[in-house]
Amino acid sequence: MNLIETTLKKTIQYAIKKAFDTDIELDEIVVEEPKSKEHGDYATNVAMRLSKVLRQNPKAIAEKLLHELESKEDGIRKAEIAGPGFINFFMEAGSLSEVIAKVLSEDKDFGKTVCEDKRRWNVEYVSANPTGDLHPGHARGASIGDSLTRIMKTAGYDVTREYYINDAGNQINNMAKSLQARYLQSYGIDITVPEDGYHGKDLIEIAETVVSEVGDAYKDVDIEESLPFFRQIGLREETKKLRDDLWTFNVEFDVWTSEQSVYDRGLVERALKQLTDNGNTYVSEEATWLRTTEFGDDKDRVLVRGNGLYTYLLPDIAYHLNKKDRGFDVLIDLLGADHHGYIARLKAAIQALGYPSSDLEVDIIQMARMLKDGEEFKMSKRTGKAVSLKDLIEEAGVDAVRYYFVSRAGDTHMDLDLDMASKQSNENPVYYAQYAHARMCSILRNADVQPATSFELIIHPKESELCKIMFEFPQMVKDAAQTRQPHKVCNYIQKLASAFHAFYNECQVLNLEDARLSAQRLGLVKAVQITLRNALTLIGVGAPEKM
RNA sequence: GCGGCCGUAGCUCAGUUGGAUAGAGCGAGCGCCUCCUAAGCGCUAGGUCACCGGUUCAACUCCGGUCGGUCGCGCCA
Repeated sequence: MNLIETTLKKTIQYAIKKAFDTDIELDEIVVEEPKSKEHGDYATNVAMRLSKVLRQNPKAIAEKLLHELESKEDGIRKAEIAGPGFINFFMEAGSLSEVIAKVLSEDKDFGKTVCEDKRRWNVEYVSANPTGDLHPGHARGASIGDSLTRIMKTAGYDVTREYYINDAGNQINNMAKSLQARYLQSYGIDITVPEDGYHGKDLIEIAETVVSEVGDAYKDVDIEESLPFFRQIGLREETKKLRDDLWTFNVEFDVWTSEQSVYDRGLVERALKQLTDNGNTYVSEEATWLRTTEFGDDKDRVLVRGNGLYTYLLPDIAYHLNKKDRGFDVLIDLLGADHHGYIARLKAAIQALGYPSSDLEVDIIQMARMLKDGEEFKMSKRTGKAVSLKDLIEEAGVDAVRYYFVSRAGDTHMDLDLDMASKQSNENPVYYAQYAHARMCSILRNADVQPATSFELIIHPKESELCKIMFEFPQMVKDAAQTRQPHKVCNYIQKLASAFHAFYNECQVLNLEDARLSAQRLGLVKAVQITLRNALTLIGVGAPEKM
C-alpha cells in the first residue's frame, strides 16, 4: 500500500466512523486506481460493500460519506459519486509529486520494504541433473526462480537460493558410460553410446577435455575399472558447465547441495529413522513403504525397494529434512510441470517427518513448448536433439530470453517460436523498456543543470501519471513476492515505460524557457530512471544507458 | 479412466481479496521528427472472455457440469 492510498483509506475510515458510527478495518477498504482517467486518480467501492451491513442503498451511503470526505483535506482536490456507488477521488497534483524526492533520496533502495514475516525461506529451483545442457524449460525455471528470490529479498524476506545436484542416481552412471564411449570413440574404438545413455554433443566435448588432460591413459583400461574415473570427471565438467551457463544467464545460487553428500552424511538413514519413529512406514512384499495416503496422497509410496536399494523419493525426503535441519522455516520448490505428480508425496513426506504441510510450498513451472516452422519441436536431452539455454542466449540474448520467460505467469503454458526468437530483436517487449531507460539516461547526460529538489510545478497529467506509478512500486514488489508471481514486475515495467514514452512525447524536459520547470522535470526523469532500473534489476535484466 | 495446469483480439499473453466502457505487445490501416534517441507517440480496426447452468446488487474472476489442449499417474530418476 503506498502512502497516498493509505492516507485515503484512513480518511475514508474516519468518514465512515463519523457518518455511520461504524468501525471498519483498514484492510476492508479497497482503494484502487480506476481504469479510466475520467474516474479520477483513485476510487473506492466501500459504499457498495457497506450497503448490506447498513441496509441502505449504495448511493445514499456514498452521499453521506462524501459530505465527510469533503471536509477533510489530505491532498484530495475533489471527490464525487459515480456509477452504482463508487466514490472517485481527484488528487491535488502536488501531492503526487512528493514521490519524486522520496525516490531520489532512496535511490537503489527505492522499492525495498520491511517484511513482517521473519521466517527463514529456502527457495530451490532449476536443480537440473548434471547430465547435459540446460534446456528452455530449465531456462524458464531459472528466470522465474532467480527473479522471485530477488523480489522476495527486496520485499524484506530472508531468502536463501539453493540448487540440488542429482549426482547419485542411475542417470549419472548412464552419463559416465556415455562419456566413456565418447572417449574411446575418439581413439577409433568401435563402441556405441548406450541406448539409455546421453547422446548430446556436450559429452563429445568433455571427452576431448579428458583426452587433453590424461591422453590415452584410460584407453586400454578395463571398462568396469575406468568407469568411476569417467563418472567423476563427467560430473565435474557437467556441473561446471551448469554453473557457467547459469552465471552467463545472470542466475545465482547461495548453496549447491549434492545428492551424494546427502548419502555420505548418513542423512538418508536419519530420514528413514525419523519417518519410522513417527510410525509412518511399514514393510510389505519386502519393500519399505511410506504411508503418504495418511497425508492426502492417493497411494502409499515405496522408500526402500525389495532389492534393498532406495527409491529416488527417500534421498529427496532426506534432502528436505536437511533443509529443515539447517534452520529454514519454509521451503519453496519450483518444479517443472512434468514433476507435478510428485507434489502430493512430497507434501505428504514433510508431514510424515512431523512438520506442517505449509512448511513446504511447491510451485509448478509449466513447460515452454518450442515451435519451429509453426510446428512443435520436441526436445530430449537424452537423444541430444535439444535446444539448449546457450542456443537461446545466442539467438536472442540474455535480457530478451529472461524477460520473455519472466513476463508470463509460471503456471501457464506458453509457446516460444524459435524462428521468432532470432528476429525478436525489434519485436521483443524488453527493448521497449530498455529503450525508455536509455532515453532517460540520454536526457540526464544532456542536462547542464542540476535536478530540482522540490516539485510543485509537476502537475501535467503525464507527469502525475508517472508519479502515481512510482508510488505503486514498493507495494507491487511486495505483492509479487507474496503471491510468488514475478511476472507482475514485467507488467509494471511495461506500464512505467509506456507512461514515460507518452510523457517524453508530450513534455520537453531540457532547455525550457521556464528553467525551474526544466529542473523539476529533470528530477522527475531521474526518479523514473531510478525506478525503472530498480524494476529491471528485480528480474535480472540490464538497464542500458545507451542503445 | 483418475489427477494437475490451461482455454481472453489474427498471434503471444495481462486482467490487482468479484466492480464502472475487458487491456498490452506483435501483426493490419492512418497520422506525427526545424525539438532531449522515431527501438517512440497518437488514432482506427479487431472480442458470444471455449460452452451451459448456479451464487451475487454486480462474474473473465467464485461453484457445478460439458468440450478442447497439455502434462503426469513405476519397487525409474
